[in-house]
Amino acid sequence: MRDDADPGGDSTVDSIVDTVAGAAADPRGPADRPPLSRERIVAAAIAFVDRRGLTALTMRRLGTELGVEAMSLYRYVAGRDDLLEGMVQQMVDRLHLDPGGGRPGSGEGWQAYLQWLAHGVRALARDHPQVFPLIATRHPAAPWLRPPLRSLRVVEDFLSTLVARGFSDEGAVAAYRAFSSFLLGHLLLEAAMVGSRTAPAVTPADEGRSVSMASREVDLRRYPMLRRLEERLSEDHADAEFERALEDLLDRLERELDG
Amino acid sequence: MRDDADPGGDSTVDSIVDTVAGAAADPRGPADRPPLSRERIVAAAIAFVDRRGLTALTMRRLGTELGVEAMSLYRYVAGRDDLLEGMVQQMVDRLHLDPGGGRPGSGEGWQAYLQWLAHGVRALARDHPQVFPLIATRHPAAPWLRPPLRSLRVVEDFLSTLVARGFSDEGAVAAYRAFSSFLLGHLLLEAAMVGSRTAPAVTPADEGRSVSMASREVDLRRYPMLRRLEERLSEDHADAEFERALEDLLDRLERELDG
DNA sequence: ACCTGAACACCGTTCAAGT
DNA sequence: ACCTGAACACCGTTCAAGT
Repeated sequence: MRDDADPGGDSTVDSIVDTVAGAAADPRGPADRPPLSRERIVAAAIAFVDRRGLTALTMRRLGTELGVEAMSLYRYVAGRDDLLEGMVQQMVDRLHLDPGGGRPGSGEGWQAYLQWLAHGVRALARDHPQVFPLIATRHPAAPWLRPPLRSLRVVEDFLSTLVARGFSDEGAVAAYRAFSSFLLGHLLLEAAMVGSRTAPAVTPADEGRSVSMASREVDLRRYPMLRRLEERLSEDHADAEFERALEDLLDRLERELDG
Repeated sequence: MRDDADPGGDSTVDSIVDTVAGAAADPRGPADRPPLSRERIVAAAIAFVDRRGLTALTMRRLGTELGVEAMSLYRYVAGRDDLLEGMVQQMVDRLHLDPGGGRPGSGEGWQAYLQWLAHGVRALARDHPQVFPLIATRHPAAPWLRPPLRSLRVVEDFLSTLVARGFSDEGAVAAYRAFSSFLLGHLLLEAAMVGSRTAPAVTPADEGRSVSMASREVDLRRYPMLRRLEERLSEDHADAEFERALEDLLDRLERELDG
């Protein structure tokens, strides 16, 4: 359970070197260490979790990552919880930051809009599989605002786009719920699959069954159907499955809109 | 962010009383403190999380809850991580523990079986909304075994039941994926809704906009559609929505089976 | 204005020692 | 056999103090 292959607590040494030799001794120059800011701290936290996982994220480790003592972070974030919240917000904010990224105009239908939005959120989940569960799991600020669209701006956009395209108020809300629950389920599973890179190889060997409690190896002997379908179950058709399930959802919404 | 309204660290006092006055001084008698066991520890952890939330679960607190020092727990669980895994397993194991609970026999179709299973998992999520995210989020032991059916036995049962009812191998695997992603998305949203009991009341008041960074109050002034749909969005039709979405899924699976 | 040292109250975990 | 005391290396967070 040790997740710390860190090259020792030499932040103190770094500080001494900086003090003695001056900033010019840093081969990367001062441009590499712009002044602290909430945005920079949150971005560093996201990058850190991408590399080392959520449980490894610590105020102290993030501090040394930024070349600063952990205490300095408290000028910009109210605490670890606020930091996590900031990460969720910055992730979700990236959704609309590229309106040139193919965002359908008002000439196209709501289906094109939902396709665009779904793929945008999926890109977030795939780029940051270790961060995504945070989006899905933390309580929303507004109790009625369900994940994974944790941004008021995005939800506002979602609802007004659908209403402008012919949905009733009721239909838009129903569509929002169906859409977000669909996305949440799918992307959480995808992220979990990626997260299991450290998985132990399945050993169909026969070293006796003296395993009492440790050794979480998978023993398929008692599960014939799993053994039979193992290969099929491990196939990864995430892309195709996502497209198909998304189309099914859009079809269903369309039927409800017409009917 | 203080979640500790605990009545002080008086476990030491308890120990002294026990030692001085003997076990008979405990008004509840010794039957209240059966010997430690992995099962009992895990059950206590689930109950603890139900009451105080996942972040409050600590080896030390769980120890004092059981009238024991934290170090004693390490005889039965390999560490905090193993404890969490145990909680997931014990939760999932409760699914099949009541076969008299209406489990459809082989006379009934696969639809009845999936209905039964879906409602069983949903009951787990509703009874333990604070624990459920654990089931959904932790990596599965087998990389290809997706949540939320974190039990090999349950997945084996799922697949063999569907194959026995006419599904092809391929169809059963596809149904398993669609079903688990549906359940995961829906139940995680439901659990998150319940988890936001501490939500701040929406204050549509007008105290000036001098809020700079703190004060996570929801300000709907910039989001007209959210304001318009707020009431509708906060309506809770979880039961009806679940039934409807489940039926949609079953219909879809049926179409794929026939087609 | 921005960062840090030192301190506090907690953690998970190990292990020799008690009974 | 089962539990504990004491210790270790970490946490998050506060605050007076440095520059």
